[in-house]
Amino acid sequence: MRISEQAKQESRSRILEKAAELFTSNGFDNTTTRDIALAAGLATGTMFNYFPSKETLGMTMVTEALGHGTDDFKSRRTGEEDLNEDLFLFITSGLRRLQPLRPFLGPVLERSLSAFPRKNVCLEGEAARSGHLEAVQEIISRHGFTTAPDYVAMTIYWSLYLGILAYWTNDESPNQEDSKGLIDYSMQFFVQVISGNGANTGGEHAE
Amino acid sequence: MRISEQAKQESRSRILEKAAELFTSNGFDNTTTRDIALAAGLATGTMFNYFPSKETLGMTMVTEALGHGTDDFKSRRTGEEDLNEDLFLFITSGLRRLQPLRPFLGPVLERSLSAFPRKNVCLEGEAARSGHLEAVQEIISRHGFTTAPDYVAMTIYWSLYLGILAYWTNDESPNQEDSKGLIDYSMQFFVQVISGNGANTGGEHAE
DNA sequence: AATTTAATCTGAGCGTGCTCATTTTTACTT
DNA sequence: AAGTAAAAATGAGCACGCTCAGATTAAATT
Repeated sequence: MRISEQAKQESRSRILEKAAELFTSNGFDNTTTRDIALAAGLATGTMFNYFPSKETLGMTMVTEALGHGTDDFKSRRTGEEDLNEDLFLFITSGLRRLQPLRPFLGPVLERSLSAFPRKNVCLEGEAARSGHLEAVQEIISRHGFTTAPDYVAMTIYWSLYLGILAYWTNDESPNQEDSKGLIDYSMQFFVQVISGNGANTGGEHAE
Repeated sequence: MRISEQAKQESRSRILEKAAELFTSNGFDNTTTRDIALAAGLATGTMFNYFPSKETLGMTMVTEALGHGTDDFKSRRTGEEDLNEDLFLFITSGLRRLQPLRPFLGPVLERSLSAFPRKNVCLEGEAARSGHLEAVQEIISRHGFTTAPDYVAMTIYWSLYLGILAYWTNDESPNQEDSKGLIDYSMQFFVQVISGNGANTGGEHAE
């Protein structure tokens, strides 16, 4: 049993490893599950014993990367950050770990993180979303917000975060500077939303 | 030639009609292109002479509905609205026309409007996005904004709009009141973004 | 060791969206 | 009317993600 258990783990990580290589060189959509299984030395069907779908395979890599990002965030923060800075640091810590996956991230995130309702929900995607949102709530509460943000605020946050991910995935600017601007802007205004001073200042330039 | 041309138009609208019926009763993903072709009295391959993909078929309905929504908006606005109200009216006018498509809208919009980069871009989706954003820019300029919003602002707008669409598609509250709250909040937030108040432009988080 | 039971692997096969060589229909020319 | 070329329709077939009945291997039991 010891040996078999080990062999299973090796199969699992070999699948992840080869899949990442193929996704990177050929793209997510152009890599078939048959290709991955072949590269990992398994039959096609066997792969689906380890990962129930190609989408789950991709999201497993994403979830692992984001988990490391959260660890990085916790060790990098000084405790002196204001809320904007804390959220900025949290998001960029995740992106840094997602960097190696960037070439094939689009199709994966689009399918798994989208807020649109779906028939086949990807568990990894749901977990990533709720985990991220809980972390955000926790960060917010550390900054003295006693009442948790309502559904409107968190829906807006998730929309902004998805937009950031989509932009960053495509960002060709040096060192993804454009994305940093977008994150900074998005988070500053999100903080305004949850601070409750966003509801009355429209239309200064009107007419 | 006259008759044939007419027959083609009839085939086209019969496809759209039957597809909408099937999508509504069985869902988008559970309706096959073979089902649609059969219902329209055509061979499978023939359908693809009219619509190059199932996704395009769905987006054609969306685009048409949103076009009518824009017409409604133009005839409903009084000219007295402030920017928030104008944007709110624009969005809700579109949603009202999308209402009949709501049961099968999720998979269509997710694939076609997402900001994530894709291999096979759906032309209808691109047109819908750029058309919508141009309309928003036009509305903004009517309210005295001389310089067009930059990429950050419009990226944020599109993120918020997608979030609204996703939420609304799922909204079970009576008369979709929850969605209206989200739209109102989101647009107030967006107006703040383009008004440039409250946000110190970023860079201080650079590392 | 032999036998039984459970876990794991396998690849032929299914249902998709979509393609394309072929057939059929249409519109024009003589 | 007959002939011709272009346009439209056809459905067998492809590649894909994924399934599942049966084969293979490992573990537990006697």
